[in-house]
This record gives sequence, C-alpha cells and structure tokens, in this order.
Amino acid sequence: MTADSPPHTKAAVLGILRAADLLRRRGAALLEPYGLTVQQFNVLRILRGARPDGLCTLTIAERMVEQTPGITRLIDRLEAKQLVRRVRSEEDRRQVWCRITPEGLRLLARLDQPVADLDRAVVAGLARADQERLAALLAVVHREPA
Amino acid sequence: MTADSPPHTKAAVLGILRAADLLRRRGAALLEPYGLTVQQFNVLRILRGARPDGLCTLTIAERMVEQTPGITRLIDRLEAKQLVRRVRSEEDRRQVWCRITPEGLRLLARLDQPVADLDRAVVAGLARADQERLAALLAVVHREPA
DNA sequence: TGATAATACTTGACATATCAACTATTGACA
DNA sequence: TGTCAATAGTTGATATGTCAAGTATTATCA
Repeated sequence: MTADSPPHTKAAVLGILRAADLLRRRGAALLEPYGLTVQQFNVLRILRGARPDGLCTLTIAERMVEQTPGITRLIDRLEAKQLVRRVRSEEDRRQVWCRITPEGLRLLARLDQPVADLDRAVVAGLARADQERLAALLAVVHREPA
Repeated sequence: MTADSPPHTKAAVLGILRAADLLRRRGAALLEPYGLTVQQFNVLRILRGARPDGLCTLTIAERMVEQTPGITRLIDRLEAKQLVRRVRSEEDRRQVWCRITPEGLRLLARLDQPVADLDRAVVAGLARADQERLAALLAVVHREPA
C-alpha cells in the first residue's frame, strides 16, 4: 500500500462528506424555525413509524441515521417539548418505552412536505436512474467494511 | 409536489448521510489516539497544502470539507498543541496568518498512511470505475442547488 | 478628510456531543 | 437459590459546536 489513496478514492470519500454536510446544513436550517435538530427530527420519524407501541430507548438509537451515544438526553429534550412520552416497561423494568405524542405527530405532519421538497431539491440534478445508481453505490459503502 | 419524496430519492439521501456517518466515525476513531478531531486534522492538511505562506483564518474556513463556524477556537486548540502558529498580518492587521509547525507536519506524516488505508477500506467494495461514478454523481449533488 | 460601511476575526453564552462511570434489573448457571 | 455477568439506561465531567454580539482595522465615498 502506498502512502496516498488514488484520486478516484479521494474524490469519492470527499464527495460523500461534502454532500452529507450540505444535506445536514440544509436540514438544520429547515428544522431550526420549528425548534428541532436533525437528530430530534429523526427520532420523531422513527417513533411515528413505530406506532402505536413505540420503541425502547436503545432500539431508537440503533435505528438512527447517525450513531448517537447521547440518545437519553436527546429524548429528554423531546420529552421536555411534549413531543415524546416515556414510560418504564413493566415486563422488563430496565427498559423505557418511548412514544410520539399527538403534538409530535402534528409537528411532523407540518414538516413532511418541506422535508420531502428538500430531499428532492438536493438530488434534483440527478435523473431518477442516477439517483438509484447513487443509492446502490452508497449501499455498498455502508455495508460496514471490516 | 406530493408530500413524500420517491423511494429512490429517499434512498440516495439516506445513503449519503449513512455513508458519511460511517466515514466520520471511522476517521474519528483513527485520529483519537493522536489527540485530533476530524476537523482539526482537516485544518492541518489544508495548512500543509498551503506552505510555506500559510493561510488566513477565514480562508481555512472556506476550504474545510464541513462548514465550520467555530474556526477560531478550532485553531486555538491546534495552536495550544503547538501544531499551528498564528501571526497577525502586517499588511492587513485584521487578518491572522496561520501556518503549520514542523511538529504539525510530523504528526501528519505519521497519519498519512493510516488515513489513506481507511479511505481505501471504506470504498473497497467498489471497483475503480464505480468509485469514479460515485464521485461524479456526488459532484452533481454538492454543486449547491438553489 | 471624516463618517459610514464592510471585513476579519474574537468572545461570551449557551446547546449539544462524548466518554467513562454508575444504578437498576434481568439472565445464566453452578 | 445465590452469585456473577450482561443488559438498559442514566448521570457527571468535559470537550466541542453554534449563534449573536463585540472589537479592531480597512475600504468607500460624500
């Protein structure tokens, strides 16, 4: 192995990082007026998809797009805003079940359209087939290499 | 516009975010034993490329892979570790010129190989031509869409 | 030339992230 | 059944990120 990765490797890696930064910044800007961070929004979406039962804390952490060690306090903030409710499980008292509140659902409903528009806008330069190719190539990348 | 983006759009967007998170976590893990964050490492690389003159603070910020409002304190930390030196410009006393120190260069030299190996490992599942395709598709994405 | 605006940071206040203990509870097994 | 390990989450200390406001300096232009 030489001490430098080849140009196409560098370009791919840099491209991933830059594109993600763009997405995150736009997402943060969109959510900021609603008092949500990108991660908080992702938790809410996960919990909307997990109705009506909800999920326990660490399962939410597993499903996050970005690995999130601070999941407890992240959900603390959502609970403080009344967007999530937590109840300690009776079957296994170590677990805490989290559910999205009606207020959380209403907030998400308001966000669906602008978030979808943002997603579309960011990859608008790519035709559908190219978006599919991109997704397929990235899927290979995050199949956690050894 | 419907209230939901199509599956290929979602897959592309999610793929970007997940792949970037993987890269960032691996990078952070690699750099941690050396006492550097990913962003600090990026500043050092930018300054290595800007020898011998160095760069003023905001120019470094512009060249960062990720947009970084806290550039001043980021460089504060590098200066505290003696990896960067700062001097106020004489031509324009508002500007501060930053240069990498020999110690900073030595640290980078130790990191070049493992970082290159990491980059290669992360996209190892893709043949060269696919890495090029991936880079080309991502380049379209971060051509800052309106 | 003097007032105003623009630039290049810097700083303070605050939010969030990260790591390493720590507690409570459950499972596994001698 | 009692002990030890594993699980699920919480908490404290600390580092880092973010935004808005502040300072110093330079450019613009009446």
